[in-house]
Amino acid sequence: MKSKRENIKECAARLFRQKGYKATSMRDIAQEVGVEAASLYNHIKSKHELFQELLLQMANLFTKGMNEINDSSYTPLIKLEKLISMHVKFAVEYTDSISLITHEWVHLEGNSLEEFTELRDSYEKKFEDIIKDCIDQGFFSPVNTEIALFSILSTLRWLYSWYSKKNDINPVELEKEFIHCLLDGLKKK
Amino acid sequence: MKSKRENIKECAARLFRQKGYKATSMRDIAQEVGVEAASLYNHIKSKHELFQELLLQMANLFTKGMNEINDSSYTPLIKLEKLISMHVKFAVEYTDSISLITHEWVHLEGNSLEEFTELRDSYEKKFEDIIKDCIDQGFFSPVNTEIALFSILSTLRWLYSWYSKKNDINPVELEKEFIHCLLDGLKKK
DNA sequence: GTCTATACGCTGATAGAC
DNA sequence: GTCTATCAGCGTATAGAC
Repeated sequence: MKSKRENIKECAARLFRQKGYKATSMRDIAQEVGVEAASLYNHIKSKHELFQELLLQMANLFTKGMNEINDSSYTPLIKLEKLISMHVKFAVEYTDSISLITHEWVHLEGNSLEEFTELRDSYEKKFEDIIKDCIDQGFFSPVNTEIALFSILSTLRWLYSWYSKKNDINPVELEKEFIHCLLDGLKKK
Repeated sequence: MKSKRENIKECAARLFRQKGYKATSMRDIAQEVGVEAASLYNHIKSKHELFQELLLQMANLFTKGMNEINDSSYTPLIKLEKLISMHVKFAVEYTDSISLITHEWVHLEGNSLEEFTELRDSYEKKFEDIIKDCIDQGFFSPVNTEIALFSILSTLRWLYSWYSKKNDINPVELEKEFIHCLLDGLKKK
C-alpha cells in the first residue's frame, strides 16, 4: 500500500515534469492529489523539500548502480553495457523523476544543489574512466573520451522523453538497440 | 549599433537560460539591462512576447539552414556533415537562446507553441529522411533510423552546455570531432 | 488530518508625471 | 523614454476550528 506521502511525491513529479518546478503551484499538486493545498503540509515540509527529495533519490539510485557495476569484475566493455541497461531500466521505471535530473535541477538550492552536482560529477567521472579503460584494453579505437562520454550521456538522458512517446516499444529490444547504437561505433574494427 | 530592444532580448535570454523562464522576473531583466521594470514595456509588449520571439527566431534559423542544406545537390552523407556543422556554429554563436529550445519551450502558449512544435517536428522529419537516404545509397549500414536520429539530435542538443563549460576548445576542431564521433559509427565497414 | 481563512511578498503590467 | 506609484492576482505557507 502506497503512503499518502508517496502519492504526493508521484503527483508532484508528474506535474514538475509537465510544467516545470517553478510553474507548478502547491494548489496544482493538491488538485492532482485530491485535497486542499493546506493539507499537503501535514505530509511535507515545503515545496522545495518535495523537489529535492525527488532529485536526490534519483541521483542516489544512479550512484548506487554505478558503484555496483564499477566494483564488479566485468570487462569495461561489459560495464558500459550494464550502465546503458541501467539507464534504460530507470527511464522506463521512473520516467517522471528522471526528467527532473536533466531539466529542473537548476532550481535546487543550498546544500541539496551542492550534493546533487557532486553526485552527478562523480558519476560522470567514473563513466569516463570506464571508457578510457575500454580504449586502454583495446576494446575501443582511440577517441576523444570526453566527446564520447558526452555523446553517450546526452543520448541516455533523452531516453525517458523518447520512451514516453513510443511506449509500445519493448524495453528489452530498446536496450539491445541502444547498446548496439551507442557502443558499436566506438569499437575497434 | 545594438538597439535597446536587442539588448533587452540578449539579457532576457541569458537570464531565462540561467534561472528558467518562470523563475525570471521582469525586475530581474530590468536590473540586468540597467533600467526600471516599467521602462521595459516601452520596448516590448510582454514577458511572453520576449520569450516566444527568442524561441521562434532560433527555430526559424534552424529551419532555414535545414532547407538550404536539404535543397542542395550534396550527397546525404555530406548533408549530415553540413547539419552537424550548423549545430556547432549555432551553439557557439547563440549559446543562450539555443538552450531555451531544449529546456524551456514548454512555457510557450497558444499559437507560438503550435508554431514551434510544427517547426521542430518538420526539422526532425527532414533529418531522419536524410539518414534514410544514407542507408538507401549505401553510406550507412542498415540501422534503426529513429534511434540513430534520436542519438544524434540528443548529442547536438547538449552541445551548447558542453561548449560553455569548455570554451577553450576550437570550434573547428570541435566540428571535426563531432562529425567523426556521430557519423563514423554508422558507416558501412 | 482535513478543512477554511488568511497573511503577506512577489508577479506582470499600467497610469501618469517629467 | 524613463521614472515612481500602484494595482490585482497568485505564490507559499501558517493558524486554528472541526
